[in-house]
Amino acid sequence: MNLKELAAELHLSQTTVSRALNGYPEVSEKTREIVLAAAQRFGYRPSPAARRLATGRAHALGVVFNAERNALMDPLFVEYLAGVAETSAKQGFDILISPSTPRDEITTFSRLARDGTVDVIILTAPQLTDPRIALLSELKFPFVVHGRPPAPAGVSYIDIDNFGAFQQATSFLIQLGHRRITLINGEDHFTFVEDRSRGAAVAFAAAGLPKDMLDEHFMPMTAENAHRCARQALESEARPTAILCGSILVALGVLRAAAELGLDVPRDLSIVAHDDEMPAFPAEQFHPQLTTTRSSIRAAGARVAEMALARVAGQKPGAIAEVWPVQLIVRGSTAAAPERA
Amino acid sequence: MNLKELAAELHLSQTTVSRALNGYPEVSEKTREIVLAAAQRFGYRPSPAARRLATGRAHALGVVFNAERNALMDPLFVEYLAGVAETSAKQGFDILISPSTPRDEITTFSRLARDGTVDVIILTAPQLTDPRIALLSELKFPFVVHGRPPAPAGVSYIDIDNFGAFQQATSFLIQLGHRRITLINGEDHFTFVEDRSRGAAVAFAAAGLPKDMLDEHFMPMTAENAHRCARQALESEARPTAILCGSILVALGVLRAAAELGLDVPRDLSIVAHDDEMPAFPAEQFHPQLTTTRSSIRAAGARVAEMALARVAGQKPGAIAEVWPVQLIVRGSTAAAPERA
DNA sequence: AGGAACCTCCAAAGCGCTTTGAACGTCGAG
DNA sequence: CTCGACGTTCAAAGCGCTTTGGAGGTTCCT
Repeated sequence: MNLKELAAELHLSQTTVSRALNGYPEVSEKTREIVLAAAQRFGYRPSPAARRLATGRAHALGVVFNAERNALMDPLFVEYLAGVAETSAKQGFDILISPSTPRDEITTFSRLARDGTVDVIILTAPQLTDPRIALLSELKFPFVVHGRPPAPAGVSYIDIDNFGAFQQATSFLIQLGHRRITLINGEDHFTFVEDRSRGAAVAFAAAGLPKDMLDEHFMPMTAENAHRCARQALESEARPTAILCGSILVALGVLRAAAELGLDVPRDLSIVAHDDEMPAFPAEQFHPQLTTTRSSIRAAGARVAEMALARVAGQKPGAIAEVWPVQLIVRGSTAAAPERA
Repeated sequence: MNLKELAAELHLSQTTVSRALNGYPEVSEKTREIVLAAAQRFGYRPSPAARRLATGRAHALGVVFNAERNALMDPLFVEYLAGVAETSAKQGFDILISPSTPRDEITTFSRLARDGTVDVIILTAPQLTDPRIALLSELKFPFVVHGRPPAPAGVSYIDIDNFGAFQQATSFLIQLGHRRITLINGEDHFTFVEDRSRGAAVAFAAAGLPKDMLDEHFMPMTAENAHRCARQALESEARPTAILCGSILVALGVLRAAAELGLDVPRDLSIVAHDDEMPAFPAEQFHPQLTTTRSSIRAAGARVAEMALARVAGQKPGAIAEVWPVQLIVRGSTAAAPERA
């Protein structure tokens, strides 16, 4: 059943019926009720395609996701998506997933922006120089960002306090007596990686420790990379007594390296990992249970979707800039530094 | 630039331009080339919304995903999605994600089917009695299934050989001398869970072993559940010498249980897990490296998307029914059964 | 030469909705 | 009693594309 038929059924014009349905004021309460009741009764549902064509709005939000193997984002992404879905579903917005490789990301974005298949784009994992943000800004296409944009002015975004998290975690380790600390961080072009790096550095500075006691490594955060990196560090002369991990996956690799070398966690080696709350891999299910800096990626997804919808509704870009606190949760993978050999 | 303008520019009618662009035969090669060149030059892109309205086809495929916490599907889902995205992107199809909880799944499906926002739906994790399949069949809405449908007749699907995988894995353990084996399986309303169960049972029967030596448990496949279940089994009188795991996540929980109880893997306990190839959690990154039955969920995603597109193109439902072989990969988590105490 | 049988191309009618501009009472003010 | 204002409703014009039913122009056979 379409609008025309419904209108005919009611002996009203399409105009009136459409207005009644969409809550416009130019229609009397009485007719509105009649129309609503009839729509309900006939199970009328407006055609999204027609509405889209007529209004130019897609009623959908776009999420671009990296279709290449990206072990870091992968398990996080679903949880994040679940958050996005949660709120967008409430508003009846569809979610359009656009696969893209880093190489043709820009093409994907401009296609999305021009095609009108989505009303707003959600950007994730901003980089220090991010062509995507530049592009969308220039096209004046609505978007919001999950993560700290390199130039936050005029950009709506939400981020977790990566700086604070790693400052806190590092300070905690220092207080436990750890001096040689290895930080296995992500790739250094991401803003969150830089923030974490700064957090750790500031903690060292605050403790009056020389900067070079912090042994920092940048790499894609896979278990495999982490394993390799951890082995190398743990077999070196100046063996670290603690390792800071950028994610639970990294911790997995580190744990394996420690086990292989016969090191006991936390006696010989302390581990702190950042935990985005992947339900599939809860930090407390590891052995030993992991001390973490915790934040909910799902909640972030939900919030960023809210922002996206607000943006569609006309909210100014840059209206929202939230940084969520991160909690340090001490579990069994950390202990006082071993006596110096 | 829209079709009308492009046509005007070329001094041709919209009809001809449209046909040239869409490869219809009623247009001479010469004009087609001219049109194509001009479209290219002006960067013309047809409006998806208009095309959708005119043709009634959305050029999109729908994937319903469980927005509730579902630790099993979560990390798999992205990898699966990546596969779907891979092939659908090639054909210019959009992917629409519809969140849904198990409770309102049916509503979600009928909405998708009626709205015309997608041309075909991909169904995952079919159950022994699956109302979704019934619904879509009745509505005559195109769909394809990932996993074995309860009633495969007239349904296009692709599945991995869950039966064979677990039969093989179980036989392998039996050959290693294991007699008391625990199988930590998924929830028993899924068809793949039943298949795996049958596989293990058949292996026992083939070896002439009594059925009750197989200690089988059904549960959502989370690390936590697995941990609880494994502890209980390992602390019991008739302690198993081997555990079959439905997923890598399950293995994680089992490993933890073993570590807590001071059991060495594989000396005291052998572990075989099914591995869907989550790049985030490679089986060889565990300690010890896991013996697995391996299949690529990403490849399956790619294939099921292909099927979906073929279905849109008019292929009959039921035209495809593939069951992919699963490979047993022996690594370090399995060994000969310990001497009987 | 006349007509059938193409080959190309076109005008116009949708697809189902929103939205503009106007018409039609009805009512209170002058 | 007339006029302007207001509250309701409507007809019709898009939105940008596809597609039906022809209309011209060629070619080919008889």
